[in-house]
Amino acid sequence: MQVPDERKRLRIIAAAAELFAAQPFHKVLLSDVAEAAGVGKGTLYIYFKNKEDLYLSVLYSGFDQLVAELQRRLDQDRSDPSEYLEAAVGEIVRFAYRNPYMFELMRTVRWCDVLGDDRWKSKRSELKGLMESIIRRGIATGAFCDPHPELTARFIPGMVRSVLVEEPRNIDPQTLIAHVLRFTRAALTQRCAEQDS
Amino acid sequence: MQVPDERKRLRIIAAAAELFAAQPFHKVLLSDVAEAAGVGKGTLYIYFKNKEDLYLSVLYSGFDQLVAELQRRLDQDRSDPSEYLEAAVGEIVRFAYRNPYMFELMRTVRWCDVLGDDRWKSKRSELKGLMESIIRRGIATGAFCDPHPELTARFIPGMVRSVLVEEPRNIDPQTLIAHVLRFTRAALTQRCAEQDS
Amino acid sequence: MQVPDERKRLRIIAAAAELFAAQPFHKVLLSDVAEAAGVGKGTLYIYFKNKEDLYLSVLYSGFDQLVAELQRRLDQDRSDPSEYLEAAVGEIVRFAYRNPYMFELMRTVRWCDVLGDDRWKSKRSELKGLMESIIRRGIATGAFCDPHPELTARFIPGMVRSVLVEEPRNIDPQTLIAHVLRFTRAALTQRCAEQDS
Amino acid sequence: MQVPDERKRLRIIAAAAELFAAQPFHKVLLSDVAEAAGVGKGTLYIYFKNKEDLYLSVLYSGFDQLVAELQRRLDQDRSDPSEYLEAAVGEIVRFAYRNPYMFELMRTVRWCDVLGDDRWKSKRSELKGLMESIIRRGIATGAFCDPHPELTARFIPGMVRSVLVEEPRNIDPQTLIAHVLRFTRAALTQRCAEQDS
DNA sequence: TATGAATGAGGATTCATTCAT
DNA sequence: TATGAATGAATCCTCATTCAT
Repeated sequence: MQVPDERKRLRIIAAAAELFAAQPFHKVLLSDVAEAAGVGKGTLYIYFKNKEDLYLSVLYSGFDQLVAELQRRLDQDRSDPSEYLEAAVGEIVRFAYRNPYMFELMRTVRWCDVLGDDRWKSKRSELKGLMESIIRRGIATGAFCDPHPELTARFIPGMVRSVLVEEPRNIDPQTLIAHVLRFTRAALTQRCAEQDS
Repeated sequence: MQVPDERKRLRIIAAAAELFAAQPFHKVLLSDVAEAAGVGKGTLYIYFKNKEDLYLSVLYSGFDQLVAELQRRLDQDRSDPSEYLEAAVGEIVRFAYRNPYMFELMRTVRWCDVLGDDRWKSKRSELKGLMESIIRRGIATGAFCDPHPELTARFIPGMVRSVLVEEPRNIDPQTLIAHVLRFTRAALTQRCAEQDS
Repeated sequence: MQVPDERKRLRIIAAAAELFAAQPFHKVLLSDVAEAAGVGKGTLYIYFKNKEDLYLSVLYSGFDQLVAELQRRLDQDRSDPSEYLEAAVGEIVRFAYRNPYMFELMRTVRWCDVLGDDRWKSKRSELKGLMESIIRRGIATGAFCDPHPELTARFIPGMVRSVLVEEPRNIDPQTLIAHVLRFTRAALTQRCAEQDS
Repeated sequence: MQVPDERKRLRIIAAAAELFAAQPFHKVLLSDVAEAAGVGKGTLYIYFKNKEDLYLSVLYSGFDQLVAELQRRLDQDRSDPSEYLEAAVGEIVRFAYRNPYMFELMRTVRWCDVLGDDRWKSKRSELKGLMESIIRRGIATGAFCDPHPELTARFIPGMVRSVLVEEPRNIDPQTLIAHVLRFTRAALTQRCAEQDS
């Protein structure tokens, strides 16, 4: 599989993302994907091994984007862990609102879909690692206190996800950001002594 | 749909739940479901309209169970909203660990899958309503403070879900319960004045 | 793959034989085979693994028939090896004229078609073994003399085949039988001393 | 079709012959042919009309070679019809051993493959005519006697073919030549009075 | 009610062929 | 002339669904 035109590959991914987000896998026809991408059906097979590979590639592309955007945002120097946190939550929510198709797809990944695909493990742990490092940095500076940063790292995108299950999305992103931050800050600034029943 | 043998219907649902949780919809063969349930392929069509109806029935059956278990637990009289909360979180986590297949299925519902099915709206709002009422009760007694109980009601199962994406499940349920409660209590017992940027 | 109706299996084989003999493999559509056999397309896959398996099954069925007919004919007690030979040649030629489709198929088998299919080796060697045993019996009685019965066993069907390449078949079977016998008898009754340049 | 580079055309034919002999027509990919010939896929269409034309061209090229080699051999003056015969059989067998791919291809031609192609009739009759003329010359000189030279002309390559169906080829060419000659001479030197039932 | 053999609509995939370069 | 990326017609095969028993 040669990849002579990266531009075309991205066009296909974008078209597929929209379709895969709007319908279950088995209702998405490759002929529709091809048409939406403005390429021939056979062209899909130049860039992707098969339908499942296309689906997974779309998925990974989404995680790549999100992680890249988060990373870019966090690379701006910030001394305050709380500001880091706010930036991260804001980035995730904005990504979700800007890429509703992609986010719906990412939200509903099932481990059985990605079982056996090596790309998955790294993508997933990249995102988790990013969030976790923010929390750990806060703990190191004494700003945060958290007995289980690895769980907290999951909770944050998990809260965003939980709200975006609803269709149509009648919650305003600012409110969502504020509420997630309210939860997270309250928990992270609690004194550790108080924690765990 | 009143059917002759409710026992058989449940056997089919249980078999289907396991298969639907372990593989994407399009890889689950009705012949496998029939075999796993110990019935003939044609029998499935006596109890369910078609494959999608079976899938949704499995899903709704899961929500029914969870809601029923929650309801039963909360019907025990408790004066303290905080105890209610603890009971609810405990129930959700225990359900997830007792019914991993079903929970995986419920975790990954996509709105496009249930679009147009009336049962969905009621199931979903039952669960959400249950959680929300607990919070509102706490607000009414002055124990809790929450500017967006409808978001919080989603956050709680959302946090549980976010952790159970991982396979294998190497987090112990007690830790998960404690951490979710830590988050929720911290946020709900914060004074409202502090909230929202 | 269950085989509940052997009758149907044979109907499919017969229909497929005609089509496979009249067109190259890749021009035979399974939908045509299904229609010709009076069954649904899916039914083919109950009885045969795939298109190639159907093709090979047709082929083997042909060899089975020919060997069975030869065997039946030779089971009639004959003391004279020459009569055995005549019977065998007659049977082969008559088979070829009675089953032109099947014979065309058998005539054009290529070893690459059957490579890796275990059924092939046994079928092929059955036919060869039958012919060879006739010759060896003649040698044993002193009626025949042949330095290479294993080659002669191939020559006989080979001569028949060589003539039936032509389309249309304007050679009368009796003439063909007589000419093959003329060749074979002349060679086999030659004194061995004369043989080999 | 006069083409610019006859050398390239022959490279393609040689590459295609090997592939067509090793696999059934529908499993031979033109991209494989192109790669094996060291040319681009589009180049094939400069030299051949389409896949089938390439296949037939390969086939006819084989017949052309064999006929040309036979003709060259027979053009050497020989008075003895028996020597002619020996030369022809030797030439055919040696060709088969020298060009196993091509011979396998020629061996398995099916009339449905060449139906409607005018080149076929002439090729086929050239070879047949050559063999037949040898026999008729022998009859004219009184050395041979044959009631059906047109059948005998087919039998000779037919016997060679019948042995080479086997894979791997464990028969030594000298033995094959000797045995074919043994058959042919025995039949042709029989007195005609004895022939035909 | 229960079954599973039969069906055929539907869709993924292949690959001969084209054509812009 | 030579190429190989792009194409989409063509077709194998799957599997949800039906229905005679």
